Amino acid sequence: MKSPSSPAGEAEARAIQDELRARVVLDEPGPPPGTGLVTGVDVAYDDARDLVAAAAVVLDAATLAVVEEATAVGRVAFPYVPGLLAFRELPTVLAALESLSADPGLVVCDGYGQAHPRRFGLASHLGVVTGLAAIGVAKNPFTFTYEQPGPHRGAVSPLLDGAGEEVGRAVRTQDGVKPVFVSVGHRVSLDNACAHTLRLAPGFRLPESTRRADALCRRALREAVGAGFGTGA
DNA sequence: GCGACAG
DNA sequence: ATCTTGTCGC
Repeated sequence: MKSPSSPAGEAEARAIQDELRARVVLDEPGPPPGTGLVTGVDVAYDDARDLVAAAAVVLDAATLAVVEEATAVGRVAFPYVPGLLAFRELPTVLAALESLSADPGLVVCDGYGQAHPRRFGLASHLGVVTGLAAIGVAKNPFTFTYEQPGPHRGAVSPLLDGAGEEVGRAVRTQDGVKPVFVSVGHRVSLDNACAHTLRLAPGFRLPESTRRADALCRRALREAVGAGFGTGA
């Protein structure tokens, strides 16, 4: 039982990240934007009942039509700690992904990949554990800095860490709307990650993959609570 | 030492 | 993440 999926504490979780980080692949371009399948994943919480619901929504990358959906419900296994988000979200997300019959293709995560204090955010962790190509699209820049991209859709600017290294990009997906923060997870180049993000967000700030997964996991959580998942044995 | 900090 | 009314606008 090496590299346990549920670490006992924060120190162990960081040690797991440091160990798994060596397996991240950064020299593959990944699937060409607009081809094959793209899968969005997201989770919703009910802290009072200690429940977490995850959703995986598979889209046709060319048309953005929904190909397949899956959900999973479980118990929260780890608290929210900045930098350790994967340990909170991944167990349930993996359960949802495993119940898909389609090959997920490129996985789009709600959070970061390489833009992470130890270069091993949620998207990199998911990619290494599953072997799938993965990217992270986050709504906030976390501790990283960036210059405002141009005002129009498609404008980008580097997302920089404290040493001035580019760990991702701020990508303007809609005219005059706050950018999203894209970083590589596993087996995808940063250029392709940004291109995928733009294609996935033709009409809204966030990628359709993320929007669909967000709506689905919220619904799954409501239904789980309604069915009494938080109650007795 | 304290605060900030993806979701 | 989540708690939450009305309101502005296409």
